[in-house]
Amino acid sequence: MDPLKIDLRSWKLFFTLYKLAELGASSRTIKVSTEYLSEKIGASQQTASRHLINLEKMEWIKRTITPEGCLTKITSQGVAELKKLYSELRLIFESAYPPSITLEGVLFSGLGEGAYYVTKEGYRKQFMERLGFDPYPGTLNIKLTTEYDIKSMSELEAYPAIELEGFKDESRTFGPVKCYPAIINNKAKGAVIYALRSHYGSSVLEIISPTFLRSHLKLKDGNKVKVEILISP
Amino acid sequence: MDPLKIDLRSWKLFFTLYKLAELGASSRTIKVSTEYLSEKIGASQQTASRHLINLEKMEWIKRTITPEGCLTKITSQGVAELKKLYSELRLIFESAYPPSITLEGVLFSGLGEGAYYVTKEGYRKQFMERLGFDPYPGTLNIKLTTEYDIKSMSELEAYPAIELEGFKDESRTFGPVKCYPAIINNKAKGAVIYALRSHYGSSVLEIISPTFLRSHLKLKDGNKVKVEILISP
DNA sequence: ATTACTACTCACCGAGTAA
DNA sequence: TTTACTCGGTGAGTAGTAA
Repeated sequence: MDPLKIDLRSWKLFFTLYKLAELGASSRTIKVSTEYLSEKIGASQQTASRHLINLEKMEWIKRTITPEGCLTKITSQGVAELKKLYSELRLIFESAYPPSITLEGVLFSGLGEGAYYVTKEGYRKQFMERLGFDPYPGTLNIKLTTEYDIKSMSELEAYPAIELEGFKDESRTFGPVKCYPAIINNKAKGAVIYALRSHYGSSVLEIISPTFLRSHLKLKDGNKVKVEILISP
Repeated sequence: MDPLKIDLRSWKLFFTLYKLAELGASSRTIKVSTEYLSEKIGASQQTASRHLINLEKMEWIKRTITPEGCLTKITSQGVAELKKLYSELRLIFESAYPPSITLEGVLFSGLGEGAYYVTKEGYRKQFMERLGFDPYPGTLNIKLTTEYDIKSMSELEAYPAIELEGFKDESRTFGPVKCYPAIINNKAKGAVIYALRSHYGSSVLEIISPTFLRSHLKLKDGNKVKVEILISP
């Protein structure tokens, strides 16, 4: 059992952990019999017992068995797991924006202009500071095809972005750029950049990344690419 | 499948609902393929499909199937379910106090004084106003036996209570009283009352209720009684 | 590409019961 | 009373596949 990842398998256990928290076990040591717990989780005494055993194995609870029940307290690790769920829900409900939006489109070759802009020191420095990576000199161009994707992309404008300042060099001015951290094909980290005056219409995603994504993800023109855009909280 | 109660059975489905919310389906209609969702929930495409079908049956989501995936939105009912979990977690984490404390003790016969106090109009009126019920003229006395229960009860003092004012009648003064809503033996609604100057030590719970609990719960002296004390938020 | 059916497997739950 | 074992049935997940 992987103690680090909550998935469908451990999720049932997680429910029991949550119910223990409801009984106060996140802040105090509580006495709970397996029979009593079984009523709280809507299962049998045996299931409650097994859940406690497994929760202990995962180090989500600490337990002392007495003849009157188990003195039980959720460990800091267990509390952290619950807090993770709590913060995620807070993000969902307290923020007006969804935590992420996934778009899909088809890879195509741009005019190579992306590389020119990305390597400009004025932008590059900001990418490193604000996104935490040094972009590969080039961009991935994704053409959105369905109505849904285009509509979603246009909604994106209203969501808070990481904004890079424009600057001047000896020859010309460069405008401000908005970007959103993104995950490409569920694997690679990167960012969607959104030039305020783009030469593409609003149906193209331009993506930068610390690596050369075409080789890293084995992508070719015409491939479908999935982009999960993360909205900042 | 009971759409109103989340227990171990529907909890797995609930996990999928939660993941859909993470993808933004609580505020917008999102396009999600069963394959994509399956990655998010850590299960197979078939499982994702079945979960969507069941979520739809429970009216937690509304869905339109297209050849590119499902246009999916969480219904207000589904959002309400998620919010319930969220508020509960907020209570657990944002309040310094546990939502409830469960104590256990043994029923014994008091001196009948409880009845005298409870029926005093000065208290009775406040019980009705602040607790929402007219107390049966009599109290249930529970003697706490284990160290854990006595310790927990003493901690109770620090938690916020419903406070009833003292008053005077023609012959004497009656002191202020603290009380906590409580559930007795997982069934009956009532309240623990906690006279600031009690003639019992701190190892006795005095309980009032709208009904005659001894007959309602078929209790006799010496029976074990479980009292879940609810801490106000 | 999708969704979702039918099998089949297995993990999980609960009954019985020991300690 | 407790906790938690064994064991047997079944509900839930996956593979294969149709539409």
